[in-house]
Amino acid sequence: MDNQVVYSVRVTESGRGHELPVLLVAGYRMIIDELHRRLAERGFPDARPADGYALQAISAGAGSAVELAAALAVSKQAAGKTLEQLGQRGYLKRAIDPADGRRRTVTLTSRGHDLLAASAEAFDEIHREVADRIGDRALAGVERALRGLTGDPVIRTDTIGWLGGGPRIH
Amino acid sequence: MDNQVVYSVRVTESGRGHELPVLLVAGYRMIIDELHRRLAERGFPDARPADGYALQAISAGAGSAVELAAALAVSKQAAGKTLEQLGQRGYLKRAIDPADGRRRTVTLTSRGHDLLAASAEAFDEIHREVADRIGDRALAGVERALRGLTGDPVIRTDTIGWLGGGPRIH
DNA sequence: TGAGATAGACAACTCAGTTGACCATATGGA
DNA sequence: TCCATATGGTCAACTGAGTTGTCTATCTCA
Repeated sequence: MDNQVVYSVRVTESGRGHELPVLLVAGYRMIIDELHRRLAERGFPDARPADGYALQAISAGAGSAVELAAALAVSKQAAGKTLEQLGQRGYLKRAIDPADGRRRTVTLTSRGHDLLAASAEAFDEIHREVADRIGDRALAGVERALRGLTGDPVIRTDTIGWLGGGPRIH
Repeated sequence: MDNQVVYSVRVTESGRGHELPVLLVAGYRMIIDELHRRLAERGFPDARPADGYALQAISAGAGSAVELAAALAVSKQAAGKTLEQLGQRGYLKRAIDPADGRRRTVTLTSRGHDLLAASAEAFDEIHREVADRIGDRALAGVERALRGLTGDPVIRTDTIGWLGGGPRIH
């Protein structure tokens, strides 16, 4: 009980409220940096965070520039540029929709699928290592608390537009 | 004990590793969005996340373009542009250093101090509300876990360079 | 006192987004 | 059936925030 009071005083301490967002973003940054370190090792040195969000959205059903734009919350022109880019780099293919001459349908290539699979694998490894480091229960507590704060752990692909895409590879 | 095994299975579940970074960034986003909603209400509708990081660095001792560049991990040219901007918007003043003719010393105006104070206040309010929502102990647990992951809760102002600066006001 | 280091600014570029204008194709109601 | 309108996509021009390269002015120290 005493403990609880101590906690209470600590978390509401004046002038420390700015630390929580810093901790959150530092954790995010650590994980994404580590992800891309591993993707580079596994044959995807050109992958950037924004690529993963776009491929994920496509894999989840975004089948055209307009649909991708909606999924990523960017303009259709920006989505078109992203598709052009990812196409040139071999992650997806575009073809004219036989049922609608305006549309260019998007499908992942096998390299596109491979990148998604490698990402999923690396994310799981990192997650496991985080659990080893801070403890399974602590990690489960973090995830539960953040879900309580931000709602369902749905992948919000539109976040990438807000974030800016992470580190750039020049 | 059984409980612990259940947690362990859950947190290492295959294919769910991507959720942790999504939760972290969603939490960050929520807090920063809320911060700027409140700052806008309190007379700082033009404030952007990058402004706060820069003013914080200046307040913490960065007294020139070169020093700000080091604090934010950007080029001195970029830091110079930021200072120019913040100066035009009334948050800081620059003067030639009497002791070194090359230097232009930077000091916060009272409006600059006011923005920092309003930010600190809003951060503390939001922190208190998060604690009310998910519980003091859960929040303390989140912060402890993230500190264990990312090190000391020092303000890493250089993060803003990596992040891209958050939402833009057009 | 002169060589090199340092602070700052200007110019030109990049990257990833934006808006606006436009074309080609679909679609649905008179 | 045809035409008005909606939709998917692209091109062009712009923006914002960073980058590198170059330059000047000033400082410091051997």
